Amino acid sequence: MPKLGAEPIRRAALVKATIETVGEAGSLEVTVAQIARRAGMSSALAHHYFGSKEQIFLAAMRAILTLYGAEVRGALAAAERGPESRLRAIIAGSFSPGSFRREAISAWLNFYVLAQTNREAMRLLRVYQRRLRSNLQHELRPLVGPRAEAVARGLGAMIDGVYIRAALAEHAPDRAYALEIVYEYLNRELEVRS
Amino acid sequence: MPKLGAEPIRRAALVKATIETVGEAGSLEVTVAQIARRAGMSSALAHHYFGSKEQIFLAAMRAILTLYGAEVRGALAAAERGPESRLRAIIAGSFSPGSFRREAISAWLNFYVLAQTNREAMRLLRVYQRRLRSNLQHELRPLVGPRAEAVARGLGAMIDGVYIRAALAEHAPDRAYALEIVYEYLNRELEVRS
DNA sequence: CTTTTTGTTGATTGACGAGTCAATAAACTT
DNA sequence: AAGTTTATTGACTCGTCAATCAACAAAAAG
Repeated sequence: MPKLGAEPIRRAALVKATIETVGEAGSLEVTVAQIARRAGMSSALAHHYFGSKEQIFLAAMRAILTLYGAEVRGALAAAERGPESRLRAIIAGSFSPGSFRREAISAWLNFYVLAQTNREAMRLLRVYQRRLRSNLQHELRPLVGPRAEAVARGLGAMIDGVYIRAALAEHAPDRAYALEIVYEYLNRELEVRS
Repeated sequence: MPKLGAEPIRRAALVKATIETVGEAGSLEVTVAQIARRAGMSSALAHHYFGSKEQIFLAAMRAILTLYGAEVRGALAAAERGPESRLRAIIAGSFSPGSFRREAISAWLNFYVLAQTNREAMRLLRVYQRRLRSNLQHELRPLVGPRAEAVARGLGAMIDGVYIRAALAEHAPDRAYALEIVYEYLNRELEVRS
């Protein structure tokens, strides 16, 4: 049965299965066997490729953050020029359907928890936070000048807050609703240039 | 050795120890034995009083939410009259030192995760969310009229976001800094009554 | 075609942890 | 004083799960 060049395929399948399994379970307390089964292989093979459960989780987390980064970059590329459009693109990109969906959100929340115990998870999360903040600040400066830093912090916190609430909502995550909340804040901040 | 009337004391000690243990570990993956040891008793006794680990967690969660509610109520009682003062009191109360401290924040985050799997945890969290939102809305209505609902949502999300970020910060939670972020938003919203 | 490399798994190990239980002891009741 | 209730724990059971390993299979290299 061994098809050659299986490694990257298997790894990807495991990462995908990890996000799905963690997302569905709403918890990191899932077994390697569960993940492996969902990915269509034995748990031994999962260990063979990743070495440990911890590494599987970290790979899944990297995938989520990479996807998130790609979506923001994509939205930014498609945005009209001008800081306000770009700003709104960053925010809209943060709620792209790829990232802002049940399993991914739940996985996200769980990886936040993982970061409390795991150095590498913490590092990854901080990279994401720093990048988001610097992106926001860069576009905000021409719009709100010295308040850029404060507003960027506020937007960052709010995005996280909207995510966490989506994880807990009974209904499916609602992109339009999420954007409404964040834009409400942004609109007020931009109004001040009276 | 048995002192009579030990039950409430033991229960309280276990609840306290649970918050501390979960907060320190940054995870729900703590053993009943760890909690019980910290509370100065055997794990068998913890099971005797609570029946299961799940019940211990739920009791701890109730304690956190009760404390939170008490602090908001306290801040509200001490506030000057007038909706804006009361509004600021609710927010400041949300970051009272009792609730806004390392272990409690970390425990809070972990209970969010628990709510994804556990009905009762979910229920408790929703009660808190609804109460907060209704409190905020009530004070907001005279200030921003029809926007009250949207602003209340925004503030709620932001408070959660600030909490989650505090859980991840390297330094100790900074009450003043947290308030600054939330007030920044509130100030803009209140400015609009031009 | 035989040796090496790559892919794959069933079975096993070893640790750990939730929950139970029987036993002990000190209080309260009658 | 005998019986009952409350407090308390050490020892044990039973299940679960991460990680390992030996073995098998197929492709690639020589």
